[in-house]
Amino acid sequence: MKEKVTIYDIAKALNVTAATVSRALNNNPKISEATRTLVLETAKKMNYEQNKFALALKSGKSHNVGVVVPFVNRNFFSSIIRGIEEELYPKGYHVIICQTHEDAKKEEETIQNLLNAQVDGILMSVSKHTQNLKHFEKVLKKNTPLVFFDRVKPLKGVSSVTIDDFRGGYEATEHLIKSGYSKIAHVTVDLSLSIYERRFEGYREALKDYDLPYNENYVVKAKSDIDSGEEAIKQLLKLKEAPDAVFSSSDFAALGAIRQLQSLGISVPQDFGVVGFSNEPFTQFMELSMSTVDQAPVEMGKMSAKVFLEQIKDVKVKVEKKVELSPELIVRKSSLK
Amino acid sequence: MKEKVTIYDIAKALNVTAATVSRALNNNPKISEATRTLVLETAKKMNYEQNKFALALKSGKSHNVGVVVPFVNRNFFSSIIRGIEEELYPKGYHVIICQTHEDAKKEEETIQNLLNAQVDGILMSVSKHTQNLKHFEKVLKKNTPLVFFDRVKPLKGVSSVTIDDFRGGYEATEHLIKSGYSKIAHVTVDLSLSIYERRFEGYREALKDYDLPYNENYVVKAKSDIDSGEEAIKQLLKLKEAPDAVFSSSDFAALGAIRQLQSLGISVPQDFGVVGFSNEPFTQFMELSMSTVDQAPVEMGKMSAKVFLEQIKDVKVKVEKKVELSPELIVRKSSLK
DNA sequence: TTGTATGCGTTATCAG
DNA sequence: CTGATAACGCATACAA
Repeated sequence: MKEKVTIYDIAKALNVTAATVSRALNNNPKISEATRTLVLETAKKMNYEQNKFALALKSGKSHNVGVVVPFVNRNFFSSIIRGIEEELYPKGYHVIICQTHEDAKKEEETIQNLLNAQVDGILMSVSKHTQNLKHFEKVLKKNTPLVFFDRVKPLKGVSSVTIDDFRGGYEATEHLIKSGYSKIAHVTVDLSLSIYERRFEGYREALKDYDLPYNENYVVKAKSDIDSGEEAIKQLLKLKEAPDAVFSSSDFAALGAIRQLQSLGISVPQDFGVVGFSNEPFTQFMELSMSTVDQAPVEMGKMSAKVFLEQIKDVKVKVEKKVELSPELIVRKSSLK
Repeated sequence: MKEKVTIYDIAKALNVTAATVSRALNNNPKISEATRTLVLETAKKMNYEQNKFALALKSGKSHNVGVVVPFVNRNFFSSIIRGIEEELYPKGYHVIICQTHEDAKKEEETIQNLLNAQVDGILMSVSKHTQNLKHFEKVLKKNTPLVFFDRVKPLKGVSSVTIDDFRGGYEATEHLIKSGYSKIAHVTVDLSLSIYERRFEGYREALKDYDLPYNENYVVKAKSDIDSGEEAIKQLLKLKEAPDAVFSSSDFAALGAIRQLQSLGISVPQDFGVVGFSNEPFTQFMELSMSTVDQAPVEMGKMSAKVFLEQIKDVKVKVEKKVELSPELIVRKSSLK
């Protein structure tokens, strides 16, 4: 049994040259139907498999795309990856996964690495701490398609896929207002990331549209975890005029808020409404299920992949496509009096 | 600016041959320290990057490993992937992700694809519906290291990393017994997968060791989802002598069970104890937090990667390593009277 | 220590 | 329509 069968082997078997075999295999028009079928048959018979490296070496295309996220085992990101994979796999692309651990240094290193591995494109969500954008310029200089999803940096020539975070924030807040809450606070995460900034803006706009006063003290910065949400709610309840609802840019912080409220005997949703953001799986599994905003991550992944595929079609034409998907407010128990 | 700088470019700049440059870059001993440093310097200066494809074509090694799982956006699997990635990335390997959607056909296709892409190894958890094992033999015949994690098939020459599911089942059941429950049922998932089979065996062994009768009617087959868990508990409660506790091989089914019990006015854990399996994130976020068995997925991923790395060291020596990690029983509210 | 020559498997160009 | 040959970028056996 041969270790590897190449086009030479099959050429030899057929008394033709490797070039002919290659042509037959690639549906090159300059070949007779007879030899084509003959080649195809014997190729199958001999278990021929194309060597991707030779092809890649020749063409410069690897048919690999790099996907860079902070962590793969976060539902939001793994769902995006799922979407990307499902879209790209049928087109013959493989998805190479890298994690940054929210570390800007590691992000740079990873990008360099992916470039080095000659991926055909990079799809990514930037790390929370990324300030310097030099490594992205390297990508662009190399003409490697770059697509940002969700966490975006402003960069010429880079396409992006996001959800309308403004609308998400607006609708979440509006929903609380319509549910009868009137003193609505906001727990934000990291305003240096535009996603959180825009959710905050949506919150303010909704207040304005419904003639509710905007109160600076009602806006608290937290981290995206339970403890931080507990802290935030404590701080809010200390205010002279405490709020009666909160829109949190993070589901985890919202969970912390609910727990803290309940432990203080404040009942949700009767006395206090809560809406989170992200539609993390746990939000629907809680007994007091949590209202939240769904970001359609699988869809976002698929769309990112599609944008990449478009971009790769005409490498000459530099498209800078900005796709904005719609968020979906999901009303559950935590915000219905 | 040059598009791509090769060892030829840097050779020309230094008036040496490409071979010399190659040697310098690869720390080949047969070269003078002087030229080596010179080459290294100018290489850096010229922004030289090794072409992986040329290397791969020459060596036959891609420095890519394929990871195949049913779905990437399931916490258990994405956590394993995280572990694999963290272990392999520093060694210069990239992780290529593929999903089977629990489809045996797609699994075969994926394996073939990965083989075709000449990955240096395949790490995977088999699909629920995989019966035919021919595609794995192809992998072995090609001498590509194959490592199974969690969901394993019996196959000569294949290493595997699992947790001690027997012990997990045993300890979960034992814990229920010690908590004062005596009529303990079991919700299983798919006994054709050895992981579920072994959890079931652990359950029976625990009953035996504590002199509790084994009752066939107490064992119900369900799917790994909430609805199915609800159905299972309904069935169990119809029995003449209904159980007072259940060990479920699935967290999701366990959640369904708890919901059903609560909606029937049976209070958990006072009247009925529940232990799940997997330590899905939601189990700790529920108000009535759920006892479960942690499978240490990140650790499992890391271990799988390590086994692969060992295997790749001596490709001549065919090791068949079976690593079994310890599960950890996590006691929460749902099983403490 | 360095240079020369060759092969890895394909595809593309140019003749025939 | 098909054959011969070069080229992709690198590593290595062999020669010097």
